[in-house]
Amino acid sequence: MTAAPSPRPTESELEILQILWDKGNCTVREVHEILEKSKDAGYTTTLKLMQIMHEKGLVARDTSSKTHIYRALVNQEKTQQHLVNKMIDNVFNGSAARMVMQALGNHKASKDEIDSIKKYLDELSNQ
Amino acid sequence: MTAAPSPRPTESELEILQILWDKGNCTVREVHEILEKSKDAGYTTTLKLMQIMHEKGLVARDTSSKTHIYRALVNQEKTQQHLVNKMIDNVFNGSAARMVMQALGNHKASKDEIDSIKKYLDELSNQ
DNA sequence: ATTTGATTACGAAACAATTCGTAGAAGGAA
DNA sequence: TTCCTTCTACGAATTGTTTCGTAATCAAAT
Repeated sequence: MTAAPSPRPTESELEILQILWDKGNCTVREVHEILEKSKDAGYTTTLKLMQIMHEKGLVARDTSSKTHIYRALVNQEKTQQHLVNKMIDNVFNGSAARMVMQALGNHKASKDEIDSIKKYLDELSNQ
Repeated sequence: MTAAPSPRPTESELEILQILWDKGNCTVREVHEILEKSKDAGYTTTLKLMQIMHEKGLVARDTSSKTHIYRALVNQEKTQQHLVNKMIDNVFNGSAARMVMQALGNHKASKDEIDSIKKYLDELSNQ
């Protein structure tokens, strides 16, 4: 039994994972074209990153044809969980509540979102 | 007019900022002794980090006596805000609500905390 | 005055993340 | 086949972060 890959992607790796989580299977070029919209980097940079991610076990790839196809190997929710917990410890001294309030207090969340969070909290309380 | 220091502390710098935010004024030794409890690094490492933070404008220091006294220059809430927003974008595709639910869904928050969040959300909605 | 202990300053090593140039392989078009 | 484009592989440069050894300075104690 091999250990599960520990979800510690770097920032650049995270950008790529976002795309893979969203799209499923992707070629390097597909990922790169999306990345280019928000970022300014060369194609071989994206390629190299994805190759490193493969070495680390963050992604799998199908090399049966010339153009390789990549997909995420790490779980989106687990990765998010891990990063959020780290931030709660690192930045908010372990207080999830303080982080939540900070996150919501800055008009990032719409009224609809706030309502859905309230509903969610009610369900949490009733358990 | 000089630009405000942009709040982009590294992880190690954040550990030190936490202490400074909590304690106010500190010597390197004080910071180091607290750091040692959770981390394993030499005194000169802590010193060097704090010197770099000074160069970056993250902290101020009083050098009038031999033992320098440091204090945080960046604002705690602004820094938290900045990091949380970055995480929302980077990790949760811009959805604050998804991050909040992820943060609360994993037993990090106690019942009391959840209640206080609900109260907070009610205030937000009533504006 | 000398020693001792604590402090800062400095530089360099070790490591990690990011970027990209270049070369070579593969495949399709002419 | 030859040419052109696209792709992967590889290695190296660059930059940023973390770590710590060593030397110099200072002050207090002897």
